[in-house]
Amino acid sequence: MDQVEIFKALANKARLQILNWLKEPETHFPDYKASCGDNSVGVCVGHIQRKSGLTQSTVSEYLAVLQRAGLVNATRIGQWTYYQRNEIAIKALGQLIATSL
Amino acid sequence: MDQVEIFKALANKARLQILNWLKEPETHFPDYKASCGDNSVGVCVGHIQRKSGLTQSTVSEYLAVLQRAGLVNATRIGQWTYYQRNEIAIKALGQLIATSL
DNA sequence: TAGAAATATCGAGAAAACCCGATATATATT
DNA sequence: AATATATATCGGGTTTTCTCGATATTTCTA
Repeated sequence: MDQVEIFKALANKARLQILNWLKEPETHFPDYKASCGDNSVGVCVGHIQRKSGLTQSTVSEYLAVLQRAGLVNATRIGQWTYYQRNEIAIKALGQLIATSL
Repeated sequence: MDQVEIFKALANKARLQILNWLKEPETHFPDYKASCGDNSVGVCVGHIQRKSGLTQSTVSEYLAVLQRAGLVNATRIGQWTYYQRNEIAIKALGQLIATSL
């Protein structure tokens, strides 16, 4: 768990936005269950991409950055990759900052 | 309080180090009270600079970055500028991450 | 098996961060 | 007033990040 890597991942408006959207998928991606294989392991890249307005490659890369930092988990199912927040890691980060920063 | 600016400030090994040193000045800067005007508003730039091994200009800039992010407070007294952690802001950040990230 | 759809990776130009040396500014001392 | 000390700012070379378009890979479907 590299602190610098985590903070780098968070040091970007779009990535913070994505992380925030993933808190409430049904709110921010109304049809996220209907349109890419009704599931419960997160939101697929395409939905995030369309909402963000960034290109597909950029969003794919940003999600990879968040994942490498441990802030989200990725699950590939068929042709889709679903991303969801890693709540445990995020909570741990809050703890770490409040106590050991 | 710009989140991105805060995370950018934290996304650097040397700055994290400095923030950590400032948690316990007497431990990390044994003579910080003796050699630059015995005071209680923090540690002067020179001490931080010597311990970090970075150049004076770099450390001055880094401290400014931390200050702009609200993570430290600066107090100029005479020819010295003393820096100390802004514990309130840091605690608030921990809260924010644990709840609203 | 050929084509379509979703995602990942590659290559690159622009912008920002890193970190330095040199110089400027502010304050203290003599 | 001249000099010394502490810090801040400036200019710039180097590295990293940002973000894109193009292409590759994987999986699904006809």
